[in-house]
Amino acid sequence: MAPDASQPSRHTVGRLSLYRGLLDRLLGEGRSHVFSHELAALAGATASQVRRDLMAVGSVGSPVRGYDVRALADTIGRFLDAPEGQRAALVGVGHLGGAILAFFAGRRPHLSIVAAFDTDPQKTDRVILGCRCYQAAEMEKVIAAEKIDVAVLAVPAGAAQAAADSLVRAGVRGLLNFAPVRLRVPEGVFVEDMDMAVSLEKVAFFARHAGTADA
Amino acid sequence: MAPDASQPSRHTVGRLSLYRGLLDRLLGEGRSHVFSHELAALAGATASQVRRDLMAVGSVGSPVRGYDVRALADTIGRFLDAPEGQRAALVGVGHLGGAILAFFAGRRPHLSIVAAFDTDPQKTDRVILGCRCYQAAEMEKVIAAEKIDVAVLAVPAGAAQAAADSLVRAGVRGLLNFAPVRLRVPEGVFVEDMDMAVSLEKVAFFARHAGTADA
DNA sequence: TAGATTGTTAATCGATTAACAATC
DNA sequence: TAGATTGTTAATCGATTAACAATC
Repeated sequence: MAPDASQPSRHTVGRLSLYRGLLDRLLGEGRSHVFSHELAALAGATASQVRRDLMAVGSVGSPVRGYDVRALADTIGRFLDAPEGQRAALVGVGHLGGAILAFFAGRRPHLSIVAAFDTDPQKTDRVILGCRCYQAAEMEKVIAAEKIDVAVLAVPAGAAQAAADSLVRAGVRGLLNFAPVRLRVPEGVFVEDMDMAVSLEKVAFFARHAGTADA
Repeated sequence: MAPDASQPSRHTVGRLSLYRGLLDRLLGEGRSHVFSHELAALAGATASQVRRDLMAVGSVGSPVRGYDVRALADTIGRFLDAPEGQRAALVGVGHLGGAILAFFAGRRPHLSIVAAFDTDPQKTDRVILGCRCYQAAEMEKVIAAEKIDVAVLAVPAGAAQAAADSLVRAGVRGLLNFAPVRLRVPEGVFVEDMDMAVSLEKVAFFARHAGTADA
C-alpha cells in the first residue's frame, strides 16, 4: 500500500476542513489573500501549525502577500474531497436526526446526506427536510443502490451497535456516531464520536477548574 | 494556585466521563466488579490507559477481583461532579437546540440544563421539553439569578460570538459550542467545539483513505 | 533595501504504551 | 502456590512549537 506514503493526521485533516470554511467566508467578504497568522487567529491555531498543515496539501503562499484565498480553498478542496463526491446516510430521524438533516441541508454538494432511515413508520416512506426517509429494514439495499459510503448515527444508545453492524455490512466505511456508546467495528472502518454527554461533562469540569486546561 | 497541583488532561477527563457511563450500565446489568481490560474494551481504550486514568482519581482495585463497579462510579463522580451540582443554559432553541434539550432531559441531576434562550418570540416565555425558555435579551439577568456556570451554544454561526460574549459577561466559565465558528473568549473560559461539518468531513476523508488512520 | 512572511527542520512537549515488582 | 491483575515508572511515540535561512 504505497500510494500515499504519509497520511496527514486526524488533527491536520480536521483543521484543513476548518480552514476551508474560513476561506469560504473570507472569499465572501472579498478578501483575496491571507497570512498564516490571520488564518491561525480565526481557527484558534498557531501560525506555525497553519503553515505546517498547508504544506501538507501543497501550499502556494508568498512571503509578501501570504496565500491566495481562492487558490488555497481549491487546493484544500482537491485534497479533502472525493473527485466524484461522497454520499452520506443518516440513521435515526428523531430530534437529533432532524437537526442534523437541517444542518447539512444545502451544504457542500460533494458531501451530502442522500438517505435517512428510521424504524418509526410515521417517519418513513416520505421526504423530511429534503431527504428521503426509508424503513430501517431497507438499509442495506438502499445503501448499496445509492452508493453511500459514510453514515451519521443518531439513534438511541441501545440501537447504535446493531445499526453500525448493518451499515458496515452494507459497505459503509466511515461513521459519525452521536450515540453515547463506543462502537465495535472491523479494521478499516473509521469512527468519529460526538458524545454530547461526555463533552458537556468536560466543559463543566474545566469550567470549575478554570484556567487550568485552557485553550 | 497550589490547591490541585496536577490537573488531569482533557483526554483523561473525557475518558473518566465515559467510564462512568459504562459503569452505570454495568451496574444495571448486575455486575459488581470489572477488570481494567474489560472497561478498556468497552471504552475503546487500552487497559494501561484505564489503570492510569483510574489512578488519577484514586482507584481502589484488587488484583483478584478488579474494581468494584459501584465504588468506582462513586469515586469518579466525586472527582468529576461539583458537590453542589452544576447548572447549564442552552442558547438557541432551533432544531439542534431542541435535540439537545431532549438529549439532556432527565439525565444526571447534578448537571442539567435549567434555562434556554432564543430571539424568536414564538419560542420564548414558555416551557419547551421541560425547560423554561427566555428571551435572549434577558440572558445576563437570568444567568446570574439562576447561578448558571456553563452553557451550550446552538445558534447559527453568525450569532455565536455575540452570544458567547454575553454569556461570558454574565459569568459563564465553560461553553459547549455547536456553531461552526471558533469563539474568542477571555483566558479562563473553557470552550469545547462540536463542529458537525468538520467531523463529517473527517469521517469522509478517512473513509476513503481507509485503514490509514484507524482507531 | 529593510522587513515581514514563507517553507522546512530541529527541539520540546505531552500523551500513550510497555514493562515489572507487588499483590491477592 | 501459580497466575492474572494491580499500581506505577520508564520508554516510545506523535504532535506542537520554536527557529531560521530563503524569499519577495
